[in-house]
Amino acid sequence: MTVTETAADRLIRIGEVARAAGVSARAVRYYEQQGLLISERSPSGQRLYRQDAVTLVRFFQQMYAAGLTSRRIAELLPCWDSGHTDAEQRAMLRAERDRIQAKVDDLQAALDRLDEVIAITDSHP
Amino acid sequence: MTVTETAADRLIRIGEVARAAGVSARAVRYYEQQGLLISERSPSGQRLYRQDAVTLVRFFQQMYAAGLTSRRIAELLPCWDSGHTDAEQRAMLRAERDRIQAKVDDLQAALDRLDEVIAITDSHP
DNA sequence: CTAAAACCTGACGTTAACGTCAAAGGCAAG
DNA sequence: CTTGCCTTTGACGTTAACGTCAGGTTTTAG
Repeated sequence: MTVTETAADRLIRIGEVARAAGVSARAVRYYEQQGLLISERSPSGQRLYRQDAVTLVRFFQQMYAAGLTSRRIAELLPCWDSGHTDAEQRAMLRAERDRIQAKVDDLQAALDRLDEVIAITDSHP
Repeated sequence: MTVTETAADRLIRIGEVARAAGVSARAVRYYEQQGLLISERSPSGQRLYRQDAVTLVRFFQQMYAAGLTSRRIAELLPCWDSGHTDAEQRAMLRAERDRIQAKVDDLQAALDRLDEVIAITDSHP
């Protein structure tokens, strides 16, 4: 069907991925080393990524921010790609969900304590 | 007024503080080294803490969980002890509050993404 | 053609809150 | 007295996601 290259087929180099996703090139190489990204190589050896690598990197950042490790993300990636999961993956998904929820609760409690002090000190000119 | 020692005056050793607060003795020494705790010393050199050290340690754990560093906690401790703050401390309080709030939002977003996948995979037997 | 900008691999550096081990002293029970 | 648990200081180890530097190749702009 695609006789000529379409825009969706355009491969981009590491710098463009990094800029578009707001991370460093070093980070992108690290993700690839951790098995989170795959790339083709140009004849000279430069990494070439598909456009959706940018979306992926943003997703990794979100998961990192939520406390998941590279390993965990790699183990759960198939869940997003294929939409299919085995029992082990479902257990991991729920475990991470529960952990994050607990963390949200902890942060909320800390937030309340800070707000409490802020309220008190604001009433003390 | 206090002719004899009251229960509130009882000094406890590091192990009791650690157990009561659910941390290691190593952690308690670390907090003291960071200027978060003060202790008297027995004639033989053992640390002796006041009872409220347990409450303090629990508080430190909560702040650590919220992403504050030892340094920040030390800088803000007077706000709790005295209830008084200067401009710099009020700015730090608000900055930490905002940072934690942003983190809560990030976590919530990640939580939503996980729940999304969980919902999909649960409907795929 | 040439200089700047971007890329490569490899490898050591960073950070924070502890963990862990070593070697030794202290303290109550029996 | 000695067994056993607790404590001391000091110092090196851990972890994860990169930062940073070195030394060399490639691509691009003019």
